[in-house]
Amino acid sequence: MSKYEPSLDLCFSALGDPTRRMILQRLARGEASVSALAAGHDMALPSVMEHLKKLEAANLITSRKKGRTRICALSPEAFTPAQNWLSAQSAIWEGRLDRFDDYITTLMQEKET
Amino acid sequence: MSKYEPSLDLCFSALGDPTRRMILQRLARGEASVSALAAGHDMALPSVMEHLKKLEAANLITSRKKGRTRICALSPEAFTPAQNWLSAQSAIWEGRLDRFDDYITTLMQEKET
DNA sequence: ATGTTACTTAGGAACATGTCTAAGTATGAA
DNA sequence: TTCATACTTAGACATGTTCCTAAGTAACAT
Repeated sequence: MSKYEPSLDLCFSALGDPTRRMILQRLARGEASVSALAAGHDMALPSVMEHLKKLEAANLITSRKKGRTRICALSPEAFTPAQNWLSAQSAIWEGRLDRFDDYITTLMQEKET
Repeated sequence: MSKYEPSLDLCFSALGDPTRRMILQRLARGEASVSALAAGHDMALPSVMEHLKKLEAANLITSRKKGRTRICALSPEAFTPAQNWLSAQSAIWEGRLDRFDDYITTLMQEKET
């Protein structure tokens, strides 16, 4: 069974902030500079930088310096670990329902005999 | 395009803590009492309660009182909003790649003529 | 060489989070 | 009724988070 993955802490926590989700949404459409990302976020630039730092720490984005501007990009495989964790739990849950169905079936068969 | 959903703040933030993920993992296998959930978490009961409170606030679990014990259960549809958000972003990203492919194709065609 | 642009760093205020201990309250058992 | 169990509430405390302003630094543009 899935053991403790610290990377998921960073990933899910990063996703827990609306500003950061908006940034990711923007980056899903393509690369953008820090100031492009900051535009429309009624927030000081250093605050946006903090969010970018968290997203990068969570491996959700990458960034590179091009001259004096920093270009940010979504990590292609960004969401996979989170999606995998979620579907693993769903799978366990489904399994549980199946076992419940089996149990009911067994009860009904026992009643018939 | 998906607007701001405060429920995702609670959901993803709740998922960002390892103790809470472990609790969810446990509940995916079936209901459990508070003390059953607390067992094996080297943590005082009130601390576990706090985690349960967050999970319930995020609609990831439900709980009911049975005598003096509280039974917690995973919400069946627990992960859907989070999964939907993640796949929506992936979809946008895939779309972007398609458009990039189109762009490259266009460049190559232009070069041929 | 100088000014402007685009970040970056530093430091701090306000509030949220994760944990604890100690002291309840409600139920069940004897 | 009295004791044990299973939470529950209250309060404290250290840390973490999210924002800010002010003061850098590096790369262009002129």
